[in-house]
Amino acid sequence: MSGAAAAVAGRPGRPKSEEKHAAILQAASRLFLDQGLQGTSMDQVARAAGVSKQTVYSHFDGKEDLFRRCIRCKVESYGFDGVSVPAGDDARAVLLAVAKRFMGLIFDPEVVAMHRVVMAEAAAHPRIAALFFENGPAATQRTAASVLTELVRRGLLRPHDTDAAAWQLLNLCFGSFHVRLLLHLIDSVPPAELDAHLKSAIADFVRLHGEEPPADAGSSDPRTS
Amino acid sequence: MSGAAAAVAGRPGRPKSEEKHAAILQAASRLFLDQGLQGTSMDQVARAAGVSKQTVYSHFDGKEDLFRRCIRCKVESYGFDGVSVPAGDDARAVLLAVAKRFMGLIFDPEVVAMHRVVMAEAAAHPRIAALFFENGPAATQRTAASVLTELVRRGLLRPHDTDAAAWQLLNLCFGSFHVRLLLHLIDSVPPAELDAHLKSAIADFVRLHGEEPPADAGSSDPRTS
DNA sequence: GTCTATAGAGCGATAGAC
DNA sequence: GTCTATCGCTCTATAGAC
Repeated sequence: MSGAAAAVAGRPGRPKSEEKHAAILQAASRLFLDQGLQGTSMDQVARAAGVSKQTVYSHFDGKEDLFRRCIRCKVESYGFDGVSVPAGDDARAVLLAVAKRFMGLIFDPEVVAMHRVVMAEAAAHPRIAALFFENGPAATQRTAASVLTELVRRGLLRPHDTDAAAWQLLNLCFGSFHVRLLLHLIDSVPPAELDAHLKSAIADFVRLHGEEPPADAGSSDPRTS
Repeated sequence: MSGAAAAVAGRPGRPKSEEKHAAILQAASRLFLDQGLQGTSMDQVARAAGVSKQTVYSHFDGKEDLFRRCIRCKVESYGFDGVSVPAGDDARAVLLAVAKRFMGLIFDPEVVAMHRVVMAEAAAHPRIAALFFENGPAATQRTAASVLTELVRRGLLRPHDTDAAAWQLLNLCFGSFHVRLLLHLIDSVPPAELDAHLKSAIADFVRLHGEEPPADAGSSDPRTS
């Protein structure tokens, strides 16, 4: 405990505070995501982190600095970038697996809360909004586009515009879930409901951009897979 | 409601408050939409409306009441409900006209700002969030669904689930514009860009739900533009 | 380095003069 | 009904004891 086990080597500055630094960051992140920037006071942060207010100010330059570092930390912790593309020659199966992973991230309560908070502070903190967009929605879109490119390589898809198709894929997967989550009308998406919707959305997407003409006779009950 | 209704001309006495009521509502709406609920003070509202703070409190029960009435007033002023369905037997043309009207509303800076503010306060004011959803996104979806129903009646479309297709249509029209507007990364959508995107989105939608069988499309590629 | 105590400013809401 | 002046309260940020 007293030892600076987590201290960075060659950093003689403060060998004692690393764990309090993390505690403050974690407590502040939760409070900011729950109550917003203006709805959270530094007293609350200090109390929730189990330290005094002055300790908070010794670790961070102020409320905005703390907020910015919280968002940056959270954004970088999520795995929006990079997703393993499953093998196989079934475009629907591959896209469904990828879509489930994407929506699992985007519909995660913490990510939804961050979306909400960043939007609320976007006018006052445009750099944070840009940071969130680049590492969040834009990173998701880039990853989706890379998945589509891989499926093109396998000869399973033929989209005219890969980037546009990636946005379209994500939007098709949103349904009415995202807006209702953002407005706090629902707290989570029922897995069965999400599953059914994603199957339908993926089927539509493949019908639009698939290489092969739809061979299935029964047009649409996707629960048969 | 004491003397508000008596503000009609021809009534002597003291019917002086109706225009100040409106001035407060208008000034507060603008401030709330620009800065959020917590970012706006009652002093700012009073100063912007050209009245004293006590006058604000004599017209409204408090800050939250003022906020609620601002949102309600704005929400009801927008024409999310009801849209005239153009005549004709071209599903693309009808849907494009309708989509332009929808996106013109949803992408309007004031509506985007309201979206942002309501999301930010959704946790603390769930009734406001529900009100906004019902008169905003849900009303838009219902109207879209009624348009689709009309097109089904004309034999131009055959969606399996009209409600789901309505959400899908709106999501297809969003592209990446909505999230970028909400995050303040762009202030408006270039009309030419929006036009091109909507044409593509509508074409895709009709390809998914159009009456014409996609199996016969082998001879004539439906991808025209 | 961390705590308690406090300064200085701004907030929502109210009281009393006219 | 409207204005000026003010009350408590909470906020961010800081100063001094250990």
